[in-house]
Amino acid sequence: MLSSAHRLTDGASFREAVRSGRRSGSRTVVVHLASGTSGGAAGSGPWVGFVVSRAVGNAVTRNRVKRRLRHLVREHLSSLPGSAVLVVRALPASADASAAELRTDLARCLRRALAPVEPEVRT
RNA sequence: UGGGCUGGCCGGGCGACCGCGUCGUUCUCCUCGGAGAGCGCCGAGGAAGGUCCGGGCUCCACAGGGCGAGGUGGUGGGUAACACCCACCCGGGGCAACCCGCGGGAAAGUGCCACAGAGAACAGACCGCCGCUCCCGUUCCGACGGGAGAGGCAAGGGUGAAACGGUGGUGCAAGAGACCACCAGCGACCGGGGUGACCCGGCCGGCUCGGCAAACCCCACCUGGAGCAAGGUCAAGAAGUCCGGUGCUCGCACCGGACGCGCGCACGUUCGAGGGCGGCCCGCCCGAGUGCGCGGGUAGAUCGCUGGAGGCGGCCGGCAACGGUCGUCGUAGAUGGAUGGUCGCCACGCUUCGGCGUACAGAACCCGGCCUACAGGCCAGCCCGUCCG
Repeated sequence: MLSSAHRLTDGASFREAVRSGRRSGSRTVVVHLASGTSGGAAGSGPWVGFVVSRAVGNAVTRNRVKRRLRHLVREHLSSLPGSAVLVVRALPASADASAAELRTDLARCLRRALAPVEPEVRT
């Protein structure tokens, strides 16, 4: 599990990450990654938050999805910059997804969000 | 052994590794405010759900009277309290165990009763039954049949959820509680039983009365307001402090809000503004400041925060709900909100024999209930049958 030190705990940071962060989506989750320039003291992060709406399911389903994501994000903490603010938004399809599916979707989204910005012109 | 009724209980189990939260403990760092690491204990439900009732707790309020508003509704008990529970009564269903019931009043008043039907609440006459008058026909001169008219009747048919008691008789032109007997029902009285709802028996009366009160209404009883974002404490600040947002040169600027200060306007200090007494009125009390400009926005730390109408067992009282007493147990306290991942074995259900799945569903101050959802399973008691003895 993700320890409480890395949890995103205020609504403002959520809004900032979702609005201004880089976005990458999949069938089950959408990832918003911001550099965290206006956050608190840099270096003690990264901070991670989760958004699981009622569209995903009832309280039991939402809790399960959130706990699985919180566990999976832990593997990626070391690859994130210390000032990063990450918000993982769960889509309705995540309710029926297995833990392995969530794992691959999250890894792919994070890899795309972290990739350096380069023109993807292929011929 | 087949079918049924009722009550209670469980709601996956064991284990390994890596993680998460509270608490405890041992260390380490430290700006002495704290921070981190290791180890150990514990870590969602029978409904945690819907938020429909009732309480505890907290703050505010607490002369009284009238009117209104909301709730409850057979009787007696239980309880902190209830709209809950238990026992009983009444009505209905079932061979029975047992189940069902928004169970006060329709003879205080108002209102409504669709469709069908002639008529639906001061009922009514379609078919029909009955005699009388007139006309026509037949005639074995006793009458009979048909038509028309003015009447009588409500027994039979038909409509309906419901048609103003039922059966038998007397009576009559035909009929009718018009009268009589019995029965049902209503009401008064008397006797008996029960704390009571009510029940049993007797006698008399007039002969007969529809339903809806979850339509208004009437009667009896009950009811202060807000809610843990309740509320307490601490920190900071005397014209600012705190919180939030935006921007960048990253500690400043601008914008917005809460509290406080200040400003303007209005009313007012015993000729009383304004406020309180759940709503309105009367009345009473407080009272020197109050209201508007003012649209909304935001949420520091900590306590409250879990030991309570508590669980389990024995004994006693009680038909029971429950109460009393003794012993014993220690079992979540988060605040963007702690339960996840990878596996092994077993149980159960599907299976294309590879496997897949395991219901309903997540505490948020705490209890007692109600209602709703729920795969599968266990236990006990009772009723009706069948077979054997």
